[in-house]
Amino acid sequence: MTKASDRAYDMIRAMILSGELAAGDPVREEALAERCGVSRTPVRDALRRLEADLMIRKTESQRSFVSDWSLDDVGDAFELRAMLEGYAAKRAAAHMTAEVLRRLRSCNEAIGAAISGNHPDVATFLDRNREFHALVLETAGSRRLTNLLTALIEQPVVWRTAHHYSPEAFQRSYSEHDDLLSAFERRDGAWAETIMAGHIRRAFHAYSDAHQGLNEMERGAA
Amino acid sequence: MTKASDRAYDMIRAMILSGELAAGDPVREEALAERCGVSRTPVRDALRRLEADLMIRKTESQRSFVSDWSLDDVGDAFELRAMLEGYAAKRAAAHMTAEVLRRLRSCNEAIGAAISGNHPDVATFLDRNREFHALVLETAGSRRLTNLLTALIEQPVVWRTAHHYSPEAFQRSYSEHDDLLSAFERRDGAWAETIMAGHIRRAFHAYSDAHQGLNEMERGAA
DNA sequence: TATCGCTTTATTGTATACAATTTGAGAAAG
DNA sequence: CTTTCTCAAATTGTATACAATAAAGCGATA
Repeated sequence: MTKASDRAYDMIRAMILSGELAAGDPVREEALAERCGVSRTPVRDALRRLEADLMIRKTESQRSFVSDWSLDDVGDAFELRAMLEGYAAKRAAAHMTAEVLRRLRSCNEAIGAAISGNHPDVATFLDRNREFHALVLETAGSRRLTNLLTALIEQPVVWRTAHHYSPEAFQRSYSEHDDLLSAFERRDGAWAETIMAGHIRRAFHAYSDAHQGLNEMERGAA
Repeated sequence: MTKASDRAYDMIRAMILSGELAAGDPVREEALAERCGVSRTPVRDALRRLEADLMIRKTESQRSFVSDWSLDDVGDAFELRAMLEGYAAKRAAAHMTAEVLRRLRSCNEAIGAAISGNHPDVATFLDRNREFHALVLETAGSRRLTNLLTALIEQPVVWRTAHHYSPEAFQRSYSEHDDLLSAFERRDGAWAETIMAGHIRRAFHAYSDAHQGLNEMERGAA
C-alpha cells in the first residue's frame, strides 16, 4: 500500500488523535473516502490497520467505531507494555553496540534540551521519546516482539498523556532513560529490564493521575 | 468479511499448514484467487490477515512470500508465548469460576482419553489443547492480551510439533494441565504463571528436539 | 564479457459498479 | 401502547477494469 492507502491511514489516524473523531463515533467507509479524496478500497485497508492498532473496533456485523478506552483497558495496555518493553530492554542490552548507544544518548540529549526551558517542547519530547523506544526495540532484534508492541504503543490515550506531564514527570522520564543507558553500557540485561518496566509503569501512573484530575475538573464543571 | 474472504483465509492457511505452499514460496494474488474461486479482493484481505499471523511476509515492494521460520525465530515465538500465556494464567487464576474450572477439567479429561491408547489421537489432542488454552486466555479477561497471543499461537511450526511428541511428552503435557487446574482451584496466580510458562517452554524443547531429529534424518537420507 | 539503460511483462494498487447484508422506520396486529 | 413484520435506505462485501509500479529480459556499449 503506497500513496492512497497510507494517506487514508494517516488522515484517519490524525482525526482520531485530534479528537475530530471521538471515542464511540461510527466510522463509515464512504464518508472517509470522500473526506480523504480516495476511493473506499484504500480506506478499507486503512481501517483494517487501525483495527489492528486497536484504534477502531468492529461489531459482529462489521460496522466500525472509534475505540473507547476505559481506565482498566489503559492499565491493561500499560501492563503488557511494561512486560514486553522490559523484555525488549533485556534483549537490547545483550545486543548493544557502541553505535546504538551513541544514538540513544543523542536522543536523550535532545529530550533533555526539549524539556529544560520553562515551556517544555512536548512535540519534540514525544518524537524523540518514540525514537528512543523504537531504537531499543530494534536492537532487541525480534521481529515478533516488534509486531506485538506496535499494537500497544501510540494509542490515542498514551499519545495525549505527555501533554499533562508535570515538569518533574518530564525530568523523571529523562533520567530514567539515562539509567537505561547506564544499564546498556554495562550490558546488564536484568537491570535494563527492571528500569524499563518501571519506566512504563510510571508513565501509566502519570496518565492515571492526570486522568483523575481531568475527571474531577469535568465533574466540577458539570 | 463473510463468505469469500473467510473461505480464502481458510484455504490459503490450510495450504500453508499442509505444506502445499512451502516456506519461501512466492504468493501471487491472482493465482490464489483462481485457486479459491473468488476474486482478488477477498484474497488480499486474507493475505493481510495471514501477514498479521506472521504466516506470510511482504517485501518492501509488497510482494508476498510464505514465511520461513528459523529455529531462533521459533524460540523467540515460544519465549514470548511463555511470558504472555504465563501472565494470562496468573490473571485467569484471579478470575476463575467454578464453571470455567469444570470446563477446563472436562477438556483435560478428553486429552487424557485421547492419548491413553497405543495410538494417540493427535487431532483430538490438538483440538482440546487449543480449547484449554483458549479458555484460560478468555478467563484472563484482557482483549488486548488475546489480540497479542493470537499472532503467536497456531503457527505452522507450532501446529506440527505435537505430531512428533513421544508418549511421555503427551503424558507430561496432560499432567501439567492438571497442575494448572490445582493452581486455579487454589486461585494461586503466581503458581499458575510458573506452571504455564514452564509448560510452554517444555513444548519448545519438545519441538526443538524433534526438529533436531528431523534434521539428522534428512542429513542421513541425503 | 560485464554493465548500464531501455522495453516488455508480471504483479500489485486503486476506482467503480454491483450484490449482499444490516439497520431503522413505519404500518399492521395484538 | 407495545410488539412484530415488512420494506426501503444505508452500509459493507465482492468482482472487475484500469493505473501504477516493480521485476525481468534484451540489446547496446564500453
